[in-house]
Amino acid sequence: MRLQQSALKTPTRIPSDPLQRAWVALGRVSQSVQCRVEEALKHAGLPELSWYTVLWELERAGKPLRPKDLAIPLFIPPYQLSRLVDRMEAEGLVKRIQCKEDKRGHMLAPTAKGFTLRKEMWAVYAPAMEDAMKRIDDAEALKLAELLNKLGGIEHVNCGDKG
Amino acid sequence: MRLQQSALKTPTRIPSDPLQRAWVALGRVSQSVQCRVEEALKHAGLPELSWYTVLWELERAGKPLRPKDLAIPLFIPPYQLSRLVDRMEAEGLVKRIQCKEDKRGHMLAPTAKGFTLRKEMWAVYAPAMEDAMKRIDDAEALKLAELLNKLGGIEHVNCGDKG
DNA sequence: GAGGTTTGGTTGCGTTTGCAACAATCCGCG
DNA sequence: CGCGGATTGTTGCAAACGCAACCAAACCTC
Repeated sequence: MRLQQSALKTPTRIPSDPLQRAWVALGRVSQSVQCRVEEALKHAGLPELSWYTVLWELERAGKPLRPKDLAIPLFIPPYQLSRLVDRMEAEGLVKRIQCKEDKRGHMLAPTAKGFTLRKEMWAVYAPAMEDAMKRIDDAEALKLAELLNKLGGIEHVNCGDKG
Repeated sequence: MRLQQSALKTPTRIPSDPLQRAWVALGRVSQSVQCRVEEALKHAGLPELSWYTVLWELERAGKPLRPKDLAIPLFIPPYQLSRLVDRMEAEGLVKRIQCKEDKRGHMLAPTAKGFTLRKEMWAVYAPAMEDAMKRIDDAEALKLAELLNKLGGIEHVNCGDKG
């Protein structure tokens, strides 16, 4: 009796070539593009993107947020946020506010200085982003976003003023 | 005389909404997908992806490589590669070979153990990649890869056996 | 309302990163 | 040849990360 081919030669399931291509491109391109923007910020003497994102999320929410409500959308583990906030608080960019309803935690709110810094960063971030992405046009960007969101199952958020 | 509008109201150039969407999606999705694969490797008690990539590039090249020839395609700074190789060498996965032509540097080659490990990793990596990417089909993956490559201007490489 | 579990958040500690300085070699040019 | 500059790769040190342990308050159950 013949052995079934499928049962024999599948020691590991191998992603199709298109999937592999997409995977590789995703890793490389996102890294490359991200780096370019980080570089622009650093070159301007500004903090890294994660600081921006914290400030932006707080500003966008329009009200103080619990750390956990930031950690989820930022996709970073709580201990990382905790220390990020330590640093930002030390620079006077955000403040931890005693939380009445739940005495374990606290609320995070941007300070005036934090607000200002976010704007300064956006002034560098926005053009850098545009520059890093200039090789595709709007229609392509839309299609790209659509495919990525399908891949990741994540909904839309924007990232700065007048978006 | 009237001032030109364009000269007046462009304190910062703002990326179009499609561009912003693509940017955000790129960051979030790549991180999410990457994490899932790293997690699978860690869960299997295997080293992180960068180790795989070093081993794979060496194996793919089919001959010993100079560190700089690895650092470029891996898109990591030389000092990072230097330490990565330190660790991998300490585990007996690669070896540094004295280089005749250029006594500053050396060649990197995988050991038998390194070769074996790469295969073990691929057995976990491949299904994890497939799983992380399963929400899009081949046609979409191809389109995605195409758009990403246009965005980043990077050519195709695959990432494992029988690709 | 006492005791166990879950949740929210921080921290100690070892590892990894990033930068800038460094060493060693190679290359080009007078 | 001999010297100045470029290339290749490493390293000391400070900052950041990742894990697991931890604390404290909240919640849940009896």
